[in-house]
Amino acid sequence: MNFQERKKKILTALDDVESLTVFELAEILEASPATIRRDLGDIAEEGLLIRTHGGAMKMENPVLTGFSEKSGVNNPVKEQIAEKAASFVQDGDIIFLDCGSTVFQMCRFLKKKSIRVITNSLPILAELIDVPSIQINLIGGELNKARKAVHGDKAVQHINGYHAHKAFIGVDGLSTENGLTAHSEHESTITTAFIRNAGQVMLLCDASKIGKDSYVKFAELSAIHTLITNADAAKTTALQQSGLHVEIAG
Amino acid sequence: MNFQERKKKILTALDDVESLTVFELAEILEASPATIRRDLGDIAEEGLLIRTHGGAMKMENPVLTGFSEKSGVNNPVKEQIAEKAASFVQDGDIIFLDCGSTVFQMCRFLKKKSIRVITNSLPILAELIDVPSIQINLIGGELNKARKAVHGDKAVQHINGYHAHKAFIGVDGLSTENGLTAHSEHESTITTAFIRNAGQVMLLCDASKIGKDSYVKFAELSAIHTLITNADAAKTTALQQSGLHVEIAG
DNA sequence: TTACTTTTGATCAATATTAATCAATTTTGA
DNA sequence: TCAAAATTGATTAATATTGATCAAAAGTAA
Repeated sequence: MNFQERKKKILTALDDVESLTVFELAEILEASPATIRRDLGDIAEEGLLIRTHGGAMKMENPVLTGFSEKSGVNNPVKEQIAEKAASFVQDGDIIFLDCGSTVFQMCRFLKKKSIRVITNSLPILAELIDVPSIQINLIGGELNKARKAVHGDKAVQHINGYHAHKAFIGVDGLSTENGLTAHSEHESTITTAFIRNAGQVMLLCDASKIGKDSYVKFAELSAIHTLITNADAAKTTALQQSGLHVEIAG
Repeated sequence: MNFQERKKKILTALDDVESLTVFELAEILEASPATIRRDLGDIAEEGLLIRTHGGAMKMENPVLTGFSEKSGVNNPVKEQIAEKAASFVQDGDIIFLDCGSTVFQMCRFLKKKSIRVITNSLPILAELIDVPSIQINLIGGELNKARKAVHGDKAVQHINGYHAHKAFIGVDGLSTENGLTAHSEHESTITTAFIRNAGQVMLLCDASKIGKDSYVKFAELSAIHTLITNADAAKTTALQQSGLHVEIAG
């Protein structure tokens, strides 16, 4: 049995019971306590259960309190980009936050600011709801449970009702030929709405996506004011020659 | 039993009572007073209870990290009303769910239905997001962190964009003279919007609120189609004579 | 205030749990 | 196919938890 299978079984087992010991789980999964401990550590890091001394406890609301986005928490590149992006946010700003994992990483660098955040991302909502200095405006519409974000026409209408100083967005691909591209149309319509209604558009994009193209072409390069990336000069010169302002993180 | 479990039990115990002594807790948790003291010290440090000489006191506004709508979970009356209310929901229904604690209790009785839920309540969102048969439409707008719900003009506009088969709402006061009354205007505008856009309006209201009036008068009795309550005939006859259909829970 | 009782915090020993390490095995990728 | 990487389980040293004990501190009543 592999980690994913065990993870599923552990979480299922915790649906029924309040808590389980390492040894109980070892017996249920027919694995050694050492493996269970490693698993529990990993799953707890994802925020889907609470690690206790000797076992694990069920998480009351795993969906909103713990997230797959945390998977990127130990990605130093995304973290650097996020920190650089957050440095452009000033007290008093009204900002749009998109629902990508790099944008999500900005949260921890925003907690000391006095700002208003407009977002369609539930992880961001959960992360910032406890910060008194941040006002949250939640974008309404159909909930996409897999992405833990709100999408659809209604959401676009909602965004159109606001103007923000800055929008922080992500993409799946970025190139001089095709501009901004995304995997899914649902997300690209939201991102397009953010672009349309923001004074400044900041694109957070790690080196791996530069020069790559994805499925939906949704915006020109000129729509972006600043690209924040970890890519080196070699990769960004072409973009800069197209008039894009590039900020290197790290 | 480990610290996490004891912590949960201690806080749950303090939901019901104003304060508890170290020895009472030691007996409840089957742990030594020394352990309880250590626990209380740690929990107090987190700001979730107030340490007293000899025990601990409930904290009025604990900084809840999750969205669990604890109040009312062990309230059998609210549970009965919620179960009765949920029995009116059929597969295929589109329903509005208000952000009160009794309405929240409906969630556990809705999990087996195939429905679409439109709500402004984050606890309801958190509770239902994992249910595959339930589509969620989140109402957008300004987030009220204290109430863990979305309010404001934008939210009302959002609701006006939809029509639901049924709306399940709560009130703070209900009387033949003043109709429906609420503590705050923010909530009453949302409730009014639900009433306006629903085919049937179901009001969930325990006996304690019947005959009482609150601050904001926001709807006539005639706006309600069905009152679901635990009140006995003596209290409801006047309402029934005003043409209200009453369902008794329990 | 003073004498008395209760509660607390510190320390300690017993026990349980964990993290780190390593060898064996399986999986992955060339 | 083979070599490299990842996963697993066993071992062991390090760490955490617990309850008991007791002196110090806090509360109580005269």
